[in-house]
Amino acid sequence: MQNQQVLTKNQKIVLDIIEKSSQPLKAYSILFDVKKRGINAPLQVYRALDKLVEIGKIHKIESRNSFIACKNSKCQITKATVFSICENCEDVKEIHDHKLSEHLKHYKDNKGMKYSKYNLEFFGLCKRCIKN
Amino acid sequence: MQNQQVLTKNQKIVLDIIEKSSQPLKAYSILFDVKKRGINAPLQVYRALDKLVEIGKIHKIESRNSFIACKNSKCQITKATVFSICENCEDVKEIHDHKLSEHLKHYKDNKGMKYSKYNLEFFGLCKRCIKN
DNA sequence: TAATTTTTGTTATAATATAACACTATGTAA
DNA sequence: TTACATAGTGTTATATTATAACAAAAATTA
Ligand SMILES: [Zn+2]
Ligand SMILES: [Zn+2]
Ligand SMILES: [Zn+2]
Ligand SMILES: [Zn+2]
Repeated sequence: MQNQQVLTKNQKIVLDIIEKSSQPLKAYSILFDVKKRGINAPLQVYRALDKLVEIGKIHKIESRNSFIACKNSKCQITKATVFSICENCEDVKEIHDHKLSEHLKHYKDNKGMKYSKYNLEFFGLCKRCIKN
Repeated sequence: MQNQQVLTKNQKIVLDIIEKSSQPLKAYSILFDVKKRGINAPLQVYRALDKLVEIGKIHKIESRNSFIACKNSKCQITKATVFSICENCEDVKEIHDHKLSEHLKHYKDNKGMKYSKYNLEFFGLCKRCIKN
C-alpha cells in the first residue's frame, strides 16, 4: 500500500508544486512557492520531500540537488531511476527503457554485493541545444 | 595531454589526501586534513577538487557529496563512471565492467539527445554487511 | 620584455540540509 | 472509552556544502 498512501497536508502541497513543474525544482525554490500556503520553514519542505522520495512520488536528481515528479508507477516499486540531463539548458527527463532497466536490475558485480537500488544519470546536449 | 597534466601545489596536496584514503572524502574533511599543509580556506579545496574531477584524477560521488580517487586510467577519458555503495557501512567502490560500460556508452534514447557522460550509482549491502 | 592566462589567498556569503524539542494528529489495542 | 504507539507539525537554531568577488602572484605565450 506504500504507493497508494494518503498524503498529509504538507506532502500534498509540496507534491502539487513539483507535479506542476515540467522541470526539477530545488528545495528552497519550493519553499518560496509554498510560503503562501502556510509552509514557513525549510524543514517542513525537506520532510515532505523525504517522504515523497521514499514512496516514489518524486525522485531526487542527485547531481543537481533537485526534485522531479515521477510519472511512471513502476518506479515507485523499483527505486531504479534513469535520467537524461542537458548540460546546456538543464532540461531533465526520466528515461523509462525496459531493456536498460532489466540490464541494470540484474547487474551483479564480483564482490558479492546485493543491490536494491540504482540511479543513473546521462549528461549531454538535448536536440534543441545541439542545433544552437 | 589532459590526463598527464602537471598539477599545481594545492592540487597535488588535495589529490594526495584523496589517494591515500580507501574511501571517499568530503570537502571539509579534506580541508581539515590539509590545514597543516598550508591550505586554509574551503575555496582552495573546492578549486583543486574541480580541477581534479575535470581531468579525471578523482570522481565525485554525487549521492554522498564526496570524492574518491580513480584508479583506472580509462575513466580519465570517458567520464563514464559506475559506483557501488553500501548503504550500511558506506563503503564505496568504483566498478569497471567493460560490458556494462559499453552498453551505457552506446545507449541512445528516442529523444535525439547526444550523451557525452554518465554516472551510475548502485546501492545495496556489501558482503560484510549482509552477514551482520 | 609585455601581455595573457591561470592559480592563489582571502573575506564574505549563498545554498543545501539537519538537530532538537515541544506539540498535535492519527491509528491500534485493550 | 482510554491508553499507548506512531507519524507528522511548527519552530528555532545550526550544520554542511559550495560559490562570489577581488586583488595579488605565478606561469605561459608571444
Ligand atoms: Zn520514476
Ligand atoms: Zn538543452
Ligand atoms: Zn574512475
Ligand atoms: Zn557494508
